[in-house]
Amino acid sequence: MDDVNCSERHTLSQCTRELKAIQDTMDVLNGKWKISIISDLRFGKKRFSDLKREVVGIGSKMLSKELQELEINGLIRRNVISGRPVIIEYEITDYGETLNPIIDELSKWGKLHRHKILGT
Amino acid sequence: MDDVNCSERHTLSQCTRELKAIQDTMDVLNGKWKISIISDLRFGKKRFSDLKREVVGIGSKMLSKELQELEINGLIRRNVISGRPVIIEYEITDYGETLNPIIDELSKWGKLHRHKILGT
DNA sequence: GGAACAAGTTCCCTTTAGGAAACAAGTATC
DNA sequence: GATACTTGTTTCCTAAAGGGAACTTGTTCC
Repeated sequence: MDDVNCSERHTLSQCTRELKAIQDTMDVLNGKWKISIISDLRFGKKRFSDLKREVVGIGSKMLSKELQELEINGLIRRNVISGRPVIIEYEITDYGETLNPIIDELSKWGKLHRHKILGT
Repeated sequence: MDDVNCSERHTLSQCTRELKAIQDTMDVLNGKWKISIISDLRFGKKRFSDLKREVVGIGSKMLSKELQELEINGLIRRNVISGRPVIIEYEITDYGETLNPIIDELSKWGKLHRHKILGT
């Protein structure tokens, strides 16, 4: 990928396939809280109330909704641990772990950006 | 980062700093079209009409707005090339290039996800 | 002079996202 | 039996995002 141009050395279909892939990822991760939730779950299994405390600012409705969508996409797993006060734990699936490189890069860039804006 | 937990081996402030960095990145990249526009610009300099054609589905208003926001954040540059029919070219800045690792990972994952959903 | 293109801008409207608060079901505790 | 806790769900509402079409300004082409 040197100095190529979308309309020259790449066919348009190659180019749009690239954009489509990126768009697919963004669709899966859409919503204000999904990435925060996944990032938080990378630190370990969490219960609903843990997440609600740690993902600062989220409300029950949004947390519930985002968790459902993440589960549908196979990124997290909802474990019902039957006991006296049935405990529910959320954890990242192996598939969800494949997002790690993205999240690491997002985190890295966020720190870089902060330095650029605040520091010289 | 083995089996640590946000509320145990990491301080809460470490944990939220991580989440904050990620959130900062997402804020800069928010909007339906920003990543598509940057990705398209990675293939070379583009004019307004090029982008409008290649970023399938975007309208003038949104393209204009997203380009402005990207420029404000220093990710792209707007070059006015004075000539008979003044040409305006958009290109990624060096700072914008620092997003490449993120975009590459987003693209990779999108393709992986497509295979997972369609293939076995 | 009329049509066309480039690069937007403006106006108006619809859709979606998101938040607050109340409610619910099951259990446990006092 | 009343209260509280957990894990949500439901309802209602507002703000923000996004889209479409028309308009603009300057230029060139016929």
